[in-house]
Amino acid sequence: MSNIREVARLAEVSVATVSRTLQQPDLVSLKTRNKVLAAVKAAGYKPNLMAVRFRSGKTHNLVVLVPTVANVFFARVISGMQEAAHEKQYALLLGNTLGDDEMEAAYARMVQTSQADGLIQLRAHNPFDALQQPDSADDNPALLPMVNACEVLDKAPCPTVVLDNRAAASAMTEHLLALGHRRIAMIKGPARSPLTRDRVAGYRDALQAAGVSFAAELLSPGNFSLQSGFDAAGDLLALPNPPTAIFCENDEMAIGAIQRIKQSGLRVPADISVAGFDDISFAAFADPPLTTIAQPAEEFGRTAVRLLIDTLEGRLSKAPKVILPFELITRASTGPAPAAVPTPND
Amino acid sequence: MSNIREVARLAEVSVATVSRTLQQPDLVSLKTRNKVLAAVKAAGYKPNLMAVRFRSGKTHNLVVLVPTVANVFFARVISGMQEAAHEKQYALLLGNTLGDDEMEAAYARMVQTSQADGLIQLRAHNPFDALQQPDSADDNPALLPMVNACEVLDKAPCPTVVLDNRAAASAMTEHLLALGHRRIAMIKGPARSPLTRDRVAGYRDALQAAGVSFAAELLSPGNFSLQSGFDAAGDLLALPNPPTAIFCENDEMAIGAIQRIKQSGLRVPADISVAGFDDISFAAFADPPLTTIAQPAEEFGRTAVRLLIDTLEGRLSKAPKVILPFELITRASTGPAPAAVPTPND
DNA sequence: CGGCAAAATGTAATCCGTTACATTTTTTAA
DNA sequence: TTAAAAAATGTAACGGATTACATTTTGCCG
Repeated sequence: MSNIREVARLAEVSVATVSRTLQQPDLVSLKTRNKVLAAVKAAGYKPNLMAVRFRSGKTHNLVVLVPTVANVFFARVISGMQEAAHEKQYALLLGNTLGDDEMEAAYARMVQTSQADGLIQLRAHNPFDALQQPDSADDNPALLPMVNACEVLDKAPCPTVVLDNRAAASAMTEHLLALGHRRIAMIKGPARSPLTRDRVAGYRDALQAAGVSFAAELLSPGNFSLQSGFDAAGDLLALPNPPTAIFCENDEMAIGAIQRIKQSGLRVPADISVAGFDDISFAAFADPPLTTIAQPAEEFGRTAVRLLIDTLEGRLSKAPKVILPFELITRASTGPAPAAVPTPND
Repeated sequence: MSNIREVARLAEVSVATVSRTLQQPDLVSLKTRNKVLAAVKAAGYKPNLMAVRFRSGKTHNLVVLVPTVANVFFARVISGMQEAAHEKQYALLLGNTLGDDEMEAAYARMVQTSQADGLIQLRAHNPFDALQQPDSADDNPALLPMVNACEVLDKAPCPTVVLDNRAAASAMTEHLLALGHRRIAMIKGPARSPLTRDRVAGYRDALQAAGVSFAAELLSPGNFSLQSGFDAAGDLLALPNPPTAIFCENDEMAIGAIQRIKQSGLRVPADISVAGFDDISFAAFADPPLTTIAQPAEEFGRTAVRLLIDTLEGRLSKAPKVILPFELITRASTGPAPAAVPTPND
């Protein structure tokens, strides 16, 4: 591959002139500029970006830490990131971490070794924790080159992008309460997750406001997979006094739950209502179509990338906390509470 | 950030000794080694990988061109890539191209400008086409630093990883024929795609082998989305003589089709059988669970990455064509052909 | 035409780690 | 003990683009 010296030789100018022709053309006379551009073309010259970045110390790469790309919601978030990153001439380095702290630390190290300028974390965990911190002895407590989105740390040392999960869960619970449901179960995510904690809080807010007492046995743990929704629903159906509605913390679990309920010979929503969260594309094509909370997934990605770039390029002094809107989408999977729940027959 | 010279100063040795301590420790005496390692720790030294890579000319980055990450199948493929790449210390740069040639070319340019060493393309299109070719005036017709997987070019100038789509489609069609179906429709992908062409060919192979004549009106175009499956199924149901089975080129379209069929008041599989392709996680949780062709999605990704790294590191002389196995998964969405198809009533 | 400012161009340092080659130190064998 | 071989360490060039600073050329006015 030809380099800048080759071009300089061809154009019979210095390397500085070639560089200027490409970076600040107005500093170069028209005649020289043409000569240089011709040489560039003749040599098929493409600046070696490794060299440029090495010198500038900026890689224009962003690491994305995602628990799993195989999750439809995260896939949409990443789509949005990609869009915003491409627009600003940044590239995304994908880190599929499977929620593993070690793996996250490995990717975070890419920032410290100048393989990437910054990092976006979609999970409530600081991947720099285990690593030696960037010199915090600095004057200001320096924002980490990081943005935390979707599921965020309570005290994130960086900008965050979230949904008001508590309000969203509350809204969905209210929707079910308004339909007459009193025994409303929730299939939640991993207990430690702040996201789950907030959604459970919203659920309890709404119950309390309606004067319905909280029943611990109606809180069933899942892991956001179809199978876990299926299993959790089975547990709930096996209760002595099963729920008339199940609110799942994501659409996958809701679809799994619906499948399980149908296998018990019960109908959705006639016997049991089911609600989801996320509004993934499959939600509208579920049977019955799923009532859910729509999240602006792509917007999460776009916003996170923009905030990160603003941070990196020093346009932020304080870490903003952006809250994105949700929307309750009412479809056919939720309906009026039945007078009494038939006994499952499987 | 401290650099190697700083460490050398602290350890009172030369930079070469520091470098050797980290790269080839056996060339350095134990005493010096310890001194250097202590200095490394004291300085919090992390080699600047940009510098390393600039000098070596290898970025250890791979670009992945994917039509859309929001597709469940591709998401799994990417998961597999990630796994293999991480294992070999490579990073993945994600290029969500939306099937746009311009966008692909933009990402391909990253290889030419030394931002990435190679590229994996999941679509049948050579992204380097529009670009100035790497000097092919070379001695051998030099393999492109690329691997083409999933949907491959007929004459790919690089290693490829594919499924025998023709055989798979044929197998599924045979399955439907064996159930007594004679009017078997296919919801296919975009006409230009080799993948679609092969699957249609397999479908026709099986029909012909069974002595069933091919009917053009039973070939309905889709674009791999849920909605397109829904719409295409609607068109098929509206035919004067609708099919008794629909074979969809992916699971999303199959799920969309099932939904449309149910809305017409018909039952799956009692009135119409539906089959998919890919075996995404939602397939097993569809209602009814979907008969489909399982593809080793993660293995596609892993194999593609390994082949690419082998290519880049010069371990391949010829471009291999790897064919991965498929498996017919029989679930409840396909069943015996009905005596006669009831008229849809919507 | 002299003289000065402005514009254009050139020179060389710089970013940081690696490594060929040179030099010094240690070990080994005679 | 000494020469030669082996091991350890050091010096400096290198990769490619950018850019501060130096130098040359051009343009303009008196």
